[in-house]
Amino acid sequence: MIDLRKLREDTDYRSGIIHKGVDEKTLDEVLDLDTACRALQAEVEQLRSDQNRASKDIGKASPEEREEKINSAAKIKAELQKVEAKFGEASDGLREIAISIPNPADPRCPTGGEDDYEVIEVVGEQNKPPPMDHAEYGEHMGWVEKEKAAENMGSRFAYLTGEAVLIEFALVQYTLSKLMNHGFTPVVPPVLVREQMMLDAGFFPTDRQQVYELAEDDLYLTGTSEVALAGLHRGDLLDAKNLPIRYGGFSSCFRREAGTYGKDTSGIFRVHQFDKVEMFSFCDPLNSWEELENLRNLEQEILNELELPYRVILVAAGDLGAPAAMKYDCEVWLPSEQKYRELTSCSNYLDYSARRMMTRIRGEESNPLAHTLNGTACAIGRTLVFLMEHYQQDDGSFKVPSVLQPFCGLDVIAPPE
RNA sequence: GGAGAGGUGGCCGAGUCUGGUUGAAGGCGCUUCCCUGCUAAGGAAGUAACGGGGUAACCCUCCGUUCGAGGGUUCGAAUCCCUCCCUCUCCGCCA
Repeated sequence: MIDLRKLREDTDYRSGIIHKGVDEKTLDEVLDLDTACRALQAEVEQLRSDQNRASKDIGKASPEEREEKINSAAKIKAELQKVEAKFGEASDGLREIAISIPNPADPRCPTGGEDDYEVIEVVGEQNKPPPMDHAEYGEHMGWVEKEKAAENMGSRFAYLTGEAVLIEFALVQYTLSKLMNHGFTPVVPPVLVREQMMLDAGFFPTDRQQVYELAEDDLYLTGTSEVALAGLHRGDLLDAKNLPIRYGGFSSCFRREAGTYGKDTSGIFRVHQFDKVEMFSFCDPLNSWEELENLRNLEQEILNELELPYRVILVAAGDLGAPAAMKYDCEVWLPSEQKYRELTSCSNYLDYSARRMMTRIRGEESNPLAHTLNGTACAIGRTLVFLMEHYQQDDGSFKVPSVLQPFCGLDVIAPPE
């Protein structure tokens, strides 16, 4: 949720929203509604004040005066109800538009859309395609079973089998232990949340079509543990000395992938269900940009240790999604496609999500909203895709990345007979 | 799933039957001050959040809202009615 007051008073805030591609007319419409709302609010409050006074007076009145006083108070009430109805309508209208307005983009974000990113850093070589692409290799190793999955669950589902499962758990262990060393508390969060949680975390209404809904129970399957992690401090007044509070969430993630028909259909690059270790940080507003760099460094450290070639890009304003003010993507080189493909990302939401959740920090004179940030530590399924291309050997065997060896007790895996 | 109990300020806890200066007793905690060689004990005062307006601005001031959430009754609701959410106890079921 954006800050309406800032939208009214701060021109940079306004231009940050326009930077994201929102029509100026929409903003003016919001401001007009806001002005009308506040006028009505003043009117309502004045009448309520009159009513309160009149009621208190009745309490003290003698039995003889009572009836007359009640009659005059009833008149105030009738008037109040009329104005209240108008106010309610106006503020509902305002909320509906305001909630769909994205968080302003930071001025450092490049202008434009998906293709207008800025490359920040490039690490490693753009190597040649391996003998098999990840989809073929997954089949070759007996690690990915998609046919049966298609029969049982439909397209974009897969069974992960054999050593791939051990590597998955090694990745989880490796990432979680790294995160714990950096002050993150590990969490296994619920993956089903209420609608309100989706709204508060900043995913609804914008990404509604991307999530699975359990209509019967009014619950939604989360596409990332970020949603549930955000809720860990809903309504809390945090102590500044405990900040930042960092969580490392492990969970399965569910995405409908609506609108991606025909994209990335082979292998497990893009599936409806995958596991992920996610970083989440509740942060003092003064340090949130520093914390974003911290998250990015961790992501890069993991890629460096897995010895994957990648680049870091600064995502353009129009491609940020509603809640992020700034976002880095780490894109790993996918040799079979001769392209960089997104593996991890991290973003600073500033107070956008905290405002809806009312997560604040106890201060001397006021209690400012916290800032929230999140980043991918390890998207396991997709990491497997990159490992399968970068670590397959000429003889068809798989060399386990050295940082993972202690976590799975394997070094070289031969293909099945 | 069946039966019951309950959700009040940072925390504990009155008030709900019998609606009216109750934003809410009391206690704990916390802050400031006094006392004290230091600490403890003791004494005094203060101590909710959010929103809107006033003000050059505010630690200033006015108003409103909030006793799990949302509706209703009433001139007036923490108190009465309805719906929902959550917690606890007992029974049943279960990884």
